[in-house]
Amino acid sequence: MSSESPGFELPLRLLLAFRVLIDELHTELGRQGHPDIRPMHGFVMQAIGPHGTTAVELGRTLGVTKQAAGKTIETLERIGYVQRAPDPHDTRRKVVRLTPYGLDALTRSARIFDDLRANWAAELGADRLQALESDLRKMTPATLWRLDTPGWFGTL
Amino acid sequence: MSSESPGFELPLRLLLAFRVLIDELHTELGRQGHPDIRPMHGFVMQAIGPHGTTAVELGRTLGVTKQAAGKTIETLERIGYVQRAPDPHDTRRKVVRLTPYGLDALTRSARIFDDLRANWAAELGADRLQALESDLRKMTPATLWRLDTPGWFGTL
DNA sequence: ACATGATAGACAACCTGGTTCACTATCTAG
DNA sequence: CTAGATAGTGAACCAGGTTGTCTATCATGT
Repeated sequence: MSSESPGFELPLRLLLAFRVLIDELHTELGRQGHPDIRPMHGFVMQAIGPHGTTAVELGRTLGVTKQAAGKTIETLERIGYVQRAPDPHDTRRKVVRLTPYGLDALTRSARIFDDLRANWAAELGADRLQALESDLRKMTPATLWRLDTPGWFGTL
Repeated sequence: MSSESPGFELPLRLLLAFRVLIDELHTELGRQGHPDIRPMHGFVMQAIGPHGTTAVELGRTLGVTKQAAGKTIETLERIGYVQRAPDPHDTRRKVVRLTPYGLDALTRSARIFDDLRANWAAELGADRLQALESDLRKMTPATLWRLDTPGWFGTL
């Protein structure tokens, strides 16, 4: 069975490929004025989105507890990527929004990811890359967002 | 640019695919008498290998400090997957070796990974899967082991 | 109008896996 | 046989996650 490649190579390559992309992203982000951002942060900011969220909502979309989401928001606030403001319609809620600096990081990330994808397309051929993406889509849940991801490798 | 798919989908799918495989592995491992093993553990045991290592060596191959490696070894020892024995040739060293239980986990993991890969082959077609693996190999470092991985997502 | 229940946020205590700094014991070379 | 490198360990700390508890504020049903 699998004389070609031992089964454990596949997951390892997937992880490695992810790492490579994320590392390149953050190297480039560092060059573009965002040296302190960490992988999770981009992740979380992506999940916050342009409209803003709350800790509870963010926790839900990220698949972590509201407390964990709250902590992450705190650090993100501390380094200037998000801001919290009370919701006038519901004084319990505090709406978390990206600051211009955070938005900048996000748009740069999007740009860089597009560039990285273009590099892959150049290296592999556009057709092969599309096949790869299509195959991955077939083997992964549609959700894309609810991946319970930040820190899952550590805790599970 | 990338009207097809936003650049950030690729890394996300890679991570998700990794997660799917690892989750399936551990569900199955749980069924086969290894309910307490966690993703890192299989990882680390794979890195320990059949000959055994030491904390320092393990740290090097894993890309973490010797102290971190030492802690992981401790937990692995506590749950019965590895054992430490003094090295007669160098009394400073303590050689870490897999126990039969640990070895069992490792061989079962290999088997399960092969099965999972076979599922992918059945789903995608053997040729597509080989293309995918080959493409990933092309885009990732050859090393395969020195991926600095356990916990990198949390800390970086 | 108001009591009851659900929800948002925050705090505390704890766990894991990682880090740095510091220290001891042992090996290895000059 | 001393000086320097190396193996292991311990302590203090950090990030991110968890559970459990508490308060404040909605939202609803009688």
